[in-house]
Amino acid sequence: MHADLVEDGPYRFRIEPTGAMRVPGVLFASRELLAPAENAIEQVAHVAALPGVVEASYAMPDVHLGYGFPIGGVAATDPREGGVVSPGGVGFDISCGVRLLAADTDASGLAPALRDLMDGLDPVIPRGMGKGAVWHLPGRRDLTGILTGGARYAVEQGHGNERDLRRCEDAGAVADADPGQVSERAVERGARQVGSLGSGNHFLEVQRVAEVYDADAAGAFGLRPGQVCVMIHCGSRGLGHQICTDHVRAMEAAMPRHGIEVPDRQLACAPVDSAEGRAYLGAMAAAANYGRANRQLLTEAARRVFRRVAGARLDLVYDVSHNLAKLEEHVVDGEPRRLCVHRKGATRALPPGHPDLPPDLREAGQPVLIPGTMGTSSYVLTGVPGAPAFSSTCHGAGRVQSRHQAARGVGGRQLRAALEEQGIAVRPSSWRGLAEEAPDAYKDVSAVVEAAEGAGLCRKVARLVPLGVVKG
DNA sequence: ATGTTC
Repeated sequence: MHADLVEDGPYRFRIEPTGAMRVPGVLFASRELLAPAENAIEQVAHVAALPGVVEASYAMPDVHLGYGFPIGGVAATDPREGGVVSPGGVGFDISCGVRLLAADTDASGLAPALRDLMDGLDPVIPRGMGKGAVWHLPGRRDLTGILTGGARYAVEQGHGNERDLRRCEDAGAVADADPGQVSERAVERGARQVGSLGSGNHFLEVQRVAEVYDADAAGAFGLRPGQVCVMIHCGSRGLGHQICTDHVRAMEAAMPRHGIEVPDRQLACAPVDSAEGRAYLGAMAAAANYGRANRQLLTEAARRVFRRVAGARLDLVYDVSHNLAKLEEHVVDGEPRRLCVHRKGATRALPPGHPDLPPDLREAGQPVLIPGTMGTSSYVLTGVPGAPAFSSTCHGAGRVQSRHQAARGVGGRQLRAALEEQGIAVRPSSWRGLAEEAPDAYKDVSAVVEAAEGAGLCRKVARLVPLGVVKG
């Protein structure tokens, strides 16, 4: 256990400010969940040193080592006090996130068609490193609609419906995207990948609602026990990666000019109200829209297969990002302030009654979608009133082994056989990629969710189990 | 996460 960590409540630890830290560190977790994340705890303290940071540098129960910021980190800065935005606080996969679709059929009814369904999804869900996409776009002009319009643009082009957009964070498009801040190289990489899962922990899973903890909230979300669901986990692909690379470089060069020093060069940042800060936020918003359009197009690909093979419909439950910085209003020390909230491997979790929720979700709160490790449960949570960390919670299981370590363990073929033995159909894109996602490489997602709920960050609504996984 | 080290 980290020497400077003090237990401060249920599932709550604190690091008192020392050295360059401007605020404390606050970690929501059990000792067991923090034990494999020693190096990430150091990163929580580093983030607390950022100019303009307010309240605390927070860590969610799935915290682990990331680029500069920990994955599972939440930090807000006040632009009026020189607060910065840092690409490392969002991550390379800008707006990586999850969407959940609910089918109008139960698992028992779908069982005879499951194999055909998986075989139908296999060839139409592009995935793996660099390979294939639902849309192919020649270049910048064609990408502009996606970069500014996100899922809304995809729907306008005939890929989805208006109801989908009401069930997306920000109604499917982040405002203030600036395609002019997206480099030619980022556009080139992005143009070939619109509508693709990518690799790593990204997937499309066919799931069954195994358990409902809150029937009222589940009902509002359109979920019931036994129901079939589809969960899509993907991000902004090479476009987001290139944008992060470009803007980290620009901010590194500009930091001396802004008189900013940080404990780790991976925390490269610039004031929100500076040319570099605005440039990054404009490009980041464009990548966020790309990520949402990506998930919208994969939704349509899945819908076509479900209709054809099973005669089933898929309705959007919600689409939410796990990697984003947003300008939001929060009350700090009794004062409403406009803050730049970084969530990296963390989920916004709006409480019941929040004005940004669509009317049909307002009573229940925002659906929070938590993908589990391959072959294990995923969760649907919801926000709670008065939650700490700027209404944020966990985002997934959280790695404990590097990809390299994981690949030295169980082989991909062996892993697939074990999952098929459990009745889970697996359609991988590579054996190596599958091995890197072995469940042993992750924390127990149920323990993460228990800690998040126990710390008062969110409430459990439902647990989903996999029937079949299309693996990135 | 990522044309898995421009």
